[in-house]
Amino acid sequence: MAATLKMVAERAGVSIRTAGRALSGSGPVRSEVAHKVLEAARELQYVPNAAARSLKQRSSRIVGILTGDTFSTEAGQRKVRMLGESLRRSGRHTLLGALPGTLEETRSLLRSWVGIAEAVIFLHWRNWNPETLRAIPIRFLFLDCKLEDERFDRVEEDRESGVAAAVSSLIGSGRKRIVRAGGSTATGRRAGFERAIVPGVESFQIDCGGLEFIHGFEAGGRIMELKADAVFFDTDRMALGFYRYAQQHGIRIPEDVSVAGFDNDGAGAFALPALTTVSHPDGEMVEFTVARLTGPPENPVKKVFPNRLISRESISFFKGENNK
Amino acid sequence: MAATLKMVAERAGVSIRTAGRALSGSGPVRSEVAHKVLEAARELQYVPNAAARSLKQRSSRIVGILTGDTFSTEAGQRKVRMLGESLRRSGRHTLLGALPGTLEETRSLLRSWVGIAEAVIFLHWRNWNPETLRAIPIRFLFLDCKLEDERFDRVEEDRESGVAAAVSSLIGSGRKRIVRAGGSTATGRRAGFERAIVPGVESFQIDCGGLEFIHGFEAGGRIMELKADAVFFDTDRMALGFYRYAQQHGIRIPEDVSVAGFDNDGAGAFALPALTTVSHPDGEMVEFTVARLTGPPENPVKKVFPNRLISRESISFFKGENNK
DNA sequence: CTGAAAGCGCTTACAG
DNA sequence: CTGAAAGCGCTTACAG
Repeated sequence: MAATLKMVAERAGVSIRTAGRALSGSGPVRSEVAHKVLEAARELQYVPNAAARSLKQRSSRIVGILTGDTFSTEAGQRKVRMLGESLRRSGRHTLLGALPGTLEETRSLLRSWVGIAEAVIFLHWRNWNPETLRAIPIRFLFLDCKLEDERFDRVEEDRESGVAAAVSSLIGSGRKRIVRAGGSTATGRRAGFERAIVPGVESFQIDCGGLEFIHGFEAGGRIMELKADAVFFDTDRMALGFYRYAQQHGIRIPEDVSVAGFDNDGAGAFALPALTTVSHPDGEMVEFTVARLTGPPENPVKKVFPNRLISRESISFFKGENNK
Repeated sequence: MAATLKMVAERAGVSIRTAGRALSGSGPVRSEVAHKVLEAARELQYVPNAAARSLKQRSSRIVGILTGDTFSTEAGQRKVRMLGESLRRSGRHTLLGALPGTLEETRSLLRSWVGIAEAVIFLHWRNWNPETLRAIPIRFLFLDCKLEDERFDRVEEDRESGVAAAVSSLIGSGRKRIVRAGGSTATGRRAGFERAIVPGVESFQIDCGGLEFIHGFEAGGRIMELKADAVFFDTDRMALGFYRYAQQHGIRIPEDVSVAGFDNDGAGAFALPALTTVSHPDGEMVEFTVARLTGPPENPVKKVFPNRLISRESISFFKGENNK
């Protein structure tokens, strides 16, 4: 049995309140009394019970993270890890939950967190429905959720500009037939791609049905049929899948086709050629989100952070006319 | 203000205990009374407080996961994610903590979890010290920690055999000069490598100073100086780093050098040639660990799961004499 | 089938 | 500087 504050107080011969004060330093205690209490606590190996403290203080210092499908990707896992570390630095614990399939299940999970988590950060929740959150006494923040609801704090990244920068870089290297090979539902990437296209450049967008290696690999044939001389992939995984297709079919990157990806996964930097990509502003987004937690929930803000283009060897700059 | 059980009871005109019974279904209630209570709860948007329940029941259904450095790797993050999902399926919540630098900080974190987490699963904790856990009233389980302490449940994977299988596969393809390129402290991998070596094969082990892409890349020169015709890398990341070195230096894989890695990272399957590797028995280990949680902590067990060799193109089988 | 009481282990006023 | 009381919001006996 774990020792309680009451047991410590009895052993030290003081009231429970005095014992509490001595242990938490939350009030004046004569130093010899404090000493007696600390001694008793040490002997009994006293550890305070966080559930009892949470109940009384109505604050648990626990923040939930609820991730969507993104938790299975390298970029998503990186955000979760950084959030956990940042929360810890701010003296909070992290309760981790993956968004289950249905909204009803999500609601049920959130209800079960009442009294445990004082705030929940949604990460990359795409299945937004305000009804899910109705009347749940928890503060909600949205990280990378593309949410248009003024009642909540929202931290976003400007994927559209990131994509546009990558595509502009492809065009700037002299390419004229550019393909975006994407997953199905990424509207920000679609808009960024379109924004970057300039007169004299032909552009195509194809749906690869997913964001994994295999989808980039399988799209290789369609991309080459379009006689593309440059491709932007929605993810680095897709781009590296295409690398394999290219190597198998004698297509040279970047001589024949320039390639850019998105996510700044670790493998891209060591592929040959090293993959040009777009990195996420993870650090800034995470720090900003955790900082918001400290402030009151009134006057929620929306903050957007820019992506950053990471130029590597998979785009051939300034080569002029190497279209086929 | 969130509604409490007391408020629901008053509104329904019953005692707090009857309201509790009706809402939790934990005892007999006349159906018309139950109906009144449910109605009141709905009107007040009642959500039970988990902290209060935990305090009274002395059980929180929350399990902590404490990860070491492994949480920054793809294979480690996969285990964390699968653990979270498995715990959820068993009706538990997941509290996530990264192992901080010092043992004192770890102990402090664990103390702050008392009353919140009823069990903690250590994942890949290499810095083991029993003193860290002393007198903390939480149940501890160890997943992939190589712990030799009979007082705890331990779930391990047999990396040694996995490495031996990969190295045997390299040898079976006719290779005669085999290098293990490793991080500094992986004794299981060292032993597995040695076990697989047979007469007539020359073997070397080199320390690359780390497990990342860059370490495999930078070790390329030393590996070729040894005139190796096969290399086992401690991680897939290292192996893919070596891929880049090989491509830059006109070394053909597997014709000139066969390669095997470890971890079954996603990128390896789509590298060219596809990387032979060793996969972790994540699913079985996680399910077993979570199942142990259900049983009593007495009679802890140690369970070891085998790795699995995943043979791909980076080993050239049955080619005979292609040593340089 | 229902209710009044006690208690989980703390902390927050309040009174000395 | 110290203590007796009340209470956070539930659930566990126990008594009707």
